[in-house]
Amino acid sequence: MDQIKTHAKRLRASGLRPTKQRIAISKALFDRKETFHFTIEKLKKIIEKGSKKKISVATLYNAVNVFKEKGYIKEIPLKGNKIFFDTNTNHHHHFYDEEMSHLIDIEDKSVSIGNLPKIPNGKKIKSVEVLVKIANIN
Amino acid sequence: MDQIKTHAKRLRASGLRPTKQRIAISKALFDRKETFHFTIEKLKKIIEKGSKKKISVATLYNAVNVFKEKGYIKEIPLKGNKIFFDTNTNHHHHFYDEEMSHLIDIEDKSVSIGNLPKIPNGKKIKSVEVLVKIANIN
DNA sequence: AATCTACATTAGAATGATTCTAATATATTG
DNA sequence: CAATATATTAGAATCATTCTAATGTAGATT
Repeated sequence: MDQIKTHAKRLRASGLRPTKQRIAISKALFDRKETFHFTIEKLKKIIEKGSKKKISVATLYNAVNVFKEKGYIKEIPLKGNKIFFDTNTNHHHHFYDEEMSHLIDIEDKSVSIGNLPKIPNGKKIKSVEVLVKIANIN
Repeated sequence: MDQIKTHAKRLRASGLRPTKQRIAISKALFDRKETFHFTIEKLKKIIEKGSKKKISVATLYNAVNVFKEKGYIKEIPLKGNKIFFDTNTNHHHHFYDEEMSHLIDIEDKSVSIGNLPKIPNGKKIKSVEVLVKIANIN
């Protein structure tokens, strides 16, 4: 219940009203030991299981997008029809098991990239993302 | 017109019938000096401009997907609503200008990656992809 | 605490890329 | 040229995401 205050505080600090839905989403996303990866669909299931009440997908999209804007979460650059989000906002990379649609974090310090070519004129680097696709042996 | 024979030959060698549409798509994709990046929408415009005839999107999706299966082209792992393809099938990486939806190849040898962490048990690496997002320097 | 108002939530419609359907056309084989 | 397996097609279906506009609610103002 202290957590709820913390979530409300952060929302207010971002200029967002701490509504029931946003608190519920914050709890689902951040009241856990480990960061995690999710889609809107998965988040909906978690929330609805937790509270026994329905939540609109529009609300989930709104909340998740504003949480992303405010830097609470990050979108994971992954091709595919569904958007994946990550509550780990540190710079890091991913293993991706396509068969399982399962992501595993790779700490930034575990990867070193060298020898990037010259950046095109007038452009600057925004991010460098490494995706290591994995599959079952065999 | 020698090119057409070459395209037909490759199609046959892959067990695909060299239809008018597949030849037209092959010409649009491969009869050029440089490899390039495309979406279905872009390819449709190129083909229809070239021949003055309409081509069904279903045909384009069918052909492009089978071309991908046969290894003539690769899909570019890029999040977003549209799928990008690349006629450069060598292992390489990309600069991506999100504002412009524009891709630039980075040769594989221009990037070196070190210190990848242990791969999860029972899994093997399928690919390592580096995406460098760039933006205008204001 | 009642009122006000800006911001949030909602169900369902709209959108847009991709895939599916099943009817028609075409390439290949004999 | 006939037979048949494979391709093409228009348009419908699907699916994730966004939009719409009506209703609800938080926080400020009295």
